[in-house]
Amino acid sequence: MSRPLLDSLLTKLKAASDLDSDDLRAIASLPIRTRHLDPHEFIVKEGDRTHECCLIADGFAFRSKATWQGQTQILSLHVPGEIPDLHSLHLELMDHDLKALSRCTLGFIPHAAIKSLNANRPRVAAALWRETLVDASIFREWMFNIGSRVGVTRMAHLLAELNRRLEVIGMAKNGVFDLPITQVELGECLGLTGVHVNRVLKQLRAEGLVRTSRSVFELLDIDLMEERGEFDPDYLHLPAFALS
Amino acid sequence: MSRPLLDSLLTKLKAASDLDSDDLRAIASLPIRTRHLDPHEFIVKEGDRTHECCLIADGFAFRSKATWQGQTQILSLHVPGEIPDLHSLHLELMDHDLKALSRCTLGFIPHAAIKSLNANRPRVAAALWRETLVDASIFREWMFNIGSRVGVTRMAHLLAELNRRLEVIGMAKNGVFDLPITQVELGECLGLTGVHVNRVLKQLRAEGLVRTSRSVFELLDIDLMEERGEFDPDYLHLPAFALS
DNA sequence: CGTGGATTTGAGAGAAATCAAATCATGTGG
DNA sequence: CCACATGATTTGATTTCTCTCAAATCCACG
Repeated sequence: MSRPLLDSLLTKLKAASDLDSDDLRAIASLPIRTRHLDPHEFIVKEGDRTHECCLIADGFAFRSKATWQGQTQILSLHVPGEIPDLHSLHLELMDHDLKALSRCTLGFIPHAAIKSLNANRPRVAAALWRETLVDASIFREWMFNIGSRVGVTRMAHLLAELNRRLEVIGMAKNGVFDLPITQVELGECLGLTGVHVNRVLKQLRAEGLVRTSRSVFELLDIDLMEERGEFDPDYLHLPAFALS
Repeated sequence: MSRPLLDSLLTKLKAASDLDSDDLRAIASLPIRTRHLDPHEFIVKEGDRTHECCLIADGFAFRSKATWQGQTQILSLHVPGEIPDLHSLHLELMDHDLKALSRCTLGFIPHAAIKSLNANRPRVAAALWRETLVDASIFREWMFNIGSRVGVTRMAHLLAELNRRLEVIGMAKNGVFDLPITQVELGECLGLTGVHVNRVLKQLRAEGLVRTSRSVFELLDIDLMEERGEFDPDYLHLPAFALS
């Protein structure tokens, strides 16, 4: 009766919000349909009206929008334990795309099930609401990052953020994490071109802050990298125990 | 027993979510403390832990962050009927500043009152949750705007958005609205310098799209301005009747 | 009528984009 | 196991967009 699909979500919710064992049990018994996706497969498209939310059990996903000329902006990166389209519960229309970044395993949960859970268990509703608020906080920080920092700093900030977020779920250790993302995609996160991302990474490498090989990133001095990116983890709203 | 302070909020919630008259009555009887603020007065500071939310009854407010070097990014502009710090209900720590843009009238509502309302009335909770989701959607669009469009387009997009948002609350008519914001502040919204904002506005004026005088903006051709800014209102998630 | 904030304009510097080509994998099929 | 095709990374040269610095003008207000 264990449901590994939901484990990462349960751990996270329990750490951030106060839920009793009935609440947790109720979440754990939500109906879930599992699906495997290939890199860059669409999960949901802009303009869609969905009737379920997707929980990332394994792998990475991202949200994005494209300009009329086809330039794309990545709005967020999502890691296991997150529900990147939780907002669809209350917003009818998708205002952006959601795609798999890497090969990944997703659990789809019907809106109806979550809604009835919310109606009966205000604490669960509050915990899920909180997740969407953390999301929004990260959007704000990304906007801030893109709007007011130069390329090198921007990249340092992103790497520092990813390191922290992956660390709390055990997917980064000592500044080392594996994220299958191309330089062009990094550019789409940061409002930079792929070419410029390359130069910016070269700069950070030259400063001795990072090593990259294939899809693994190795922050050689986490504190320095965070400093370089003017990174302050407050906006991630991590539970106290997860802070250095 | 009429409470004009809450009218704009009630109108908005009723239009977007389905609430019965008991729900509306319950909201209408929330305890509120009224306060008047001068332009640029702080409402809440980054790092604060608050115990109430603020409803804008009159005037404008904005949220912002500043880099370590003092560059500031405006994250959002808020108009009457909005609750710019509703997120504080579930996120302990403010991760940004909230300030008055113009002289304004605010209603402060204790967290405790909203929380008990949410616990007893799931529909009200959902309606408020939805408000924070629309907020997040606007953050995404701003990030997109800043990250992937050039200055002129970016400005056109912002003007088109403000026109729509003000129109639905009756504060813009035929493309004309009064917003007491400086060019430097517009720049802080868009990730541009004040000087560049001036040039970009000059360009839009030259294209015959806008006239400005003092704090009033006059969009001379709304459709063309929206086109110029690649503006599509979907992300505002306005109720159907508010769409052109 | 003077003062200070906001807007406007100019000139030059800097950051990032664009265009183009070379190099470096990685994975496939012979 | 090598040859080749494909996609990603790297580098160079040039252009474009935006910033910075500076000064002038405009305007509301006391």
